[in-house]
Order: sequence, then structure tokens, then C-alpha cells
Amino acid sequence: MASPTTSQGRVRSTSPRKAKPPADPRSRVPRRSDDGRLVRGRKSRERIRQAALELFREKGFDGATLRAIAARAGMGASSIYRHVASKEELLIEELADLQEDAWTQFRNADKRSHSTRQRVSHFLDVQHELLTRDRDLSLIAMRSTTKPDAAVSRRVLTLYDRTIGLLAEILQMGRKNKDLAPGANVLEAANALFHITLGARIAWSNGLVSAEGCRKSIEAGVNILFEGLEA
Amino acid sequence: MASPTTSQGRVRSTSPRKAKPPADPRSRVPRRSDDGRLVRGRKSRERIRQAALELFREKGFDGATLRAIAARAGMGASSIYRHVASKEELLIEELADLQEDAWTQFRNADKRSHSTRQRVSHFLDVQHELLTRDRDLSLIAMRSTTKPDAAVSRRVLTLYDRTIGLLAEILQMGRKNKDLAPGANVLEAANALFHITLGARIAWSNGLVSAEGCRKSIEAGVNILFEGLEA
DNA sequence: GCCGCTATGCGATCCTGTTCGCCCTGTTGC
DNA sequence: GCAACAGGGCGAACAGGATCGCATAGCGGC
Repeated sequence: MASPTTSQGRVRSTSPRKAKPPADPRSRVPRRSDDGRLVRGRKSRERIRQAALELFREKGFDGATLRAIAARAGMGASSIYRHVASKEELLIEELADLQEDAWTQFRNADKRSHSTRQRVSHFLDVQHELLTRDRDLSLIAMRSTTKPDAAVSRRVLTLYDRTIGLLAEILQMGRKNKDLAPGANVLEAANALFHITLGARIAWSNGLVSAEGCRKSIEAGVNILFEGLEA
Repeated sequence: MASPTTSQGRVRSTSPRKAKPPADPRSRVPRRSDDGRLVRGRKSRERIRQAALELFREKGFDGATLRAIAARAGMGASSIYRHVASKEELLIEELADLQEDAWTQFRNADKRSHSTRQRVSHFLDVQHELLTRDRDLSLIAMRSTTKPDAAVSRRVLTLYDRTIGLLAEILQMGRKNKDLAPGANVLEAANALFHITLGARIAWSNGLVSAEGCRKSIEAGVNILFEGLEA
């Protein structure tokens, strides 16, 4: 994380284009948030988001044209790119919200008195419930990670990472409580858990298994991971 | 599925276009394999494949234009579609070959006297070695699975499935030998193993970990899966 | 009031995977 | 020979995501 910030405020680390001089450092970062332009921008973003959401639901991600989204949001297609770096970002924003929901929803109902396995299962259930509402969500997130130098890829990977972090946190607590083996590799276990759910969701998104089958598969994965395979 | 077939022989069940009559059933399906047209076709496919392979290596999958591939293969871009249903298929063919290699390479060196865990590790190592030669391979395979109604998606999922099948086979043998717990859910375990490797490869493809880190992560996953997390 | 800057918007255009309609050429059955 | 029918190739065109250059308008400083 190379932060190009100096003592006097943010400096954009973008491409070495024209390297236009910062003009006047004194006038940097004042930016009132009720700036009329910014207000308008927020409203536009909201309209875009709404339009995108609707059209994704109606036609699916690939079926929803950027031009159609723009039309419904009442603007030209190119304008959308003032607010968003790619079409995928539009969906990923939803995913991020949903993920946030999953985390808080879990934390609100989580009981530390439960066994580690129960807590893990509970979290994965909550997540499953939310993510299987919309096939495109998992699908497009996956797709995004196949474009390593797009910003959206990093966004998704960060979401993944945070989820893994939460799982690791639960496991870590379990290890402290002697609920898990003292030598357990908490981080890799969290990784494994997460990837098992990811894999199950691929199968589901492709229609190979039902949502319930997906859940069962995740559950089986948890069991195996906790109990181990060896005799 | 309106099948326009009557009593007198097969009729292609494709789109309900012109419903052209089968002409003459007696003359169906002779097709010599040294048909001059077919020979030419095979040569073209070979040229396309070669050109694609080179360009993918030089510019990466996304950087290699279909028009460029076609030019190098000495034909127009649209002609490629006589031989391939999508650009992705060009890469997936390579993946399929490589996967085949991985399987045979494993089978040739596999020793049944080894422990189940060793055998599994060995296979995953072989696979890791081959797949980490080219970043795009895993990446584009993933991407393909985000397009559920494309043929290439099913192709990739079949490859996945076969790999899972091989793993399940190994595990199954281990269970018979009392190497694994008698109640072990072999199929789900194979699933989990595979998805762990898939997840590790996502991280690697995105430059989050080195190839060696990816290998280590897979190894850790295997260990956890075999030994279990519980105290 | 004017200048410079920034946020937003727009239409034209680009790029690239893919589809379309046409044609040429071997092959086969008569 | 010759009609019928593939297999293959081609250039034009399409579609849809993204970029470009220009225009407008709100804001701050003087």
C-alpha cells in the first residue's frame, strides 16, 4: 500500500500523464460537501444505481445494456463513466452492500457461547442466504477476479479477504478456548472454508445444484474440515 | 424440443429454421476422413491453434486480438468461427490438453503403496506445476464458468468434474484401506480439495501470492482436511 | 465581474468479439 | 457430366463496453 500522501494532503497517484502541477497547494481539499455539483453527482449516482439494479433484475447482468441503464437513469451512456469505472462495478457495489449486511446480521445473532463449528456454520448460513438471492452476484464477482488489473478485481478480492478475516477471527477464538487443536492453522483453515463456499456457489450459479444442494455442500465441507478425514 | 424427425432417420435437432427435408437417408453419414475439405479444415485448425498459442503467450489472452490471431493464421477473423465457437475455446483447448497431461503424468508416477495423503499431495503438486506455467489458463477457465449458457462453460466444468472424480477415486481407495475414517464423505472431500486449489490459484493469478505461496497454501489445505481442526 | 478550476454531461468514435450473407470448391450419387 | 450438398473462407456489419474531446455550470479567490 504505497501511500503517495505527503504532509500537505492527498495527491492522486494516477498515471504519469501530463504531470500537471498541483496549481496551488493552498486551495487544496477545501471542498464543501454541499457543493451544488457534488449534490447533483450524488443524485445521478443514485439514479444510475437504481436503474442498474432494476435492469439487472429484469434482464440479468449481461442482458442489461449500458445504454439501457443510462437511458433509464436519464442520461447518456458515456456519462455513467463519470461515476463508475466499469459496468461490473455497478453490480459489485450491490455485492459489497450485501456482504456488509451478512457481516452485521451475523454479528447481531452470534453467540460466543456456541461452539466454534456452530458459529462458523451460522455465519456461512447467513451468507448463503443472502448471496443465493441473486445468481449474477456471485457470478460477476468471480468474473471480475479474472481481470487482475481492473480496479473492480481488487475490490472483490478485498471483500473476499474480509470474509476470510472474519472466519479466521472466529477460528482464532475457538483455538484460544481449546475448541480447536492448538496447532491449527487458523488462517489457512479460514481460506479453505471460504474457498469451499466459493466453489459450491460456482456450481450453484451454473445450475448444477440447487440452492439447497449448495448449502448442503458447504455444510459437508465444514464437517470434513472440522473432523478431518483420517482414521 | 420439437424434433422434426419422422420414421425415416435422424434429423438434426437444431433451430427450427427451414426444416429442410433429409434429402436422402441412404447417403447419410458416409464421410471419409480424407475428404479434401476436411483435411484442409484440420490444417486450418492447426494454424489457428498455433497462432493463438503464440499470441496468447506474447500478449496475454485479453491482449491478443482475434483479428491478430486470424492474420497470423493467414485468414480472416470471421473464418475462425468455422472452427471454434468463441475465443475462450481457443485457450480452453490448451487447458484441456494440459489437464490430460496432469492426469497421465500423475498416474504414471503414482504408487498405491503410498499413503492417501501422499497420493493426493502428489497429484495436486503435478497439477500445480503444470497450471502455474500460464496465468491466463486458470484465469480464463474461471471466467468461462461465469457464462453459464456458453458451451465453453460446460467444457470447463467437465474438466473440473473429472479432476474431482480422480481425487474422489484416490480417497475412496484410501477409505477402503482404512487409511481414512470409514464415514468419510469422499465426494464432498474431493470437492473441498479441488475448490481449495482453485481458490489458491485465484490468489496466485491475481498476483496476491507467488507460485510457491500458492503451493504452500494448497499443502496447508490438504493437511487441515486430513487432520481436522478439532482438539 | 472575471479567471481558473472542477464536476458533470454529451455525442461521436473506437475496439473487439461475434454474426450474416454470399461465394468458391470438393465430394457424392446419379 | 452434373445437380445437390457440405466444408470453408471472406468482407461487411452489428453490438456493446469503453474512450475522447468538447461543452456547461457551480464554485472560490481576487
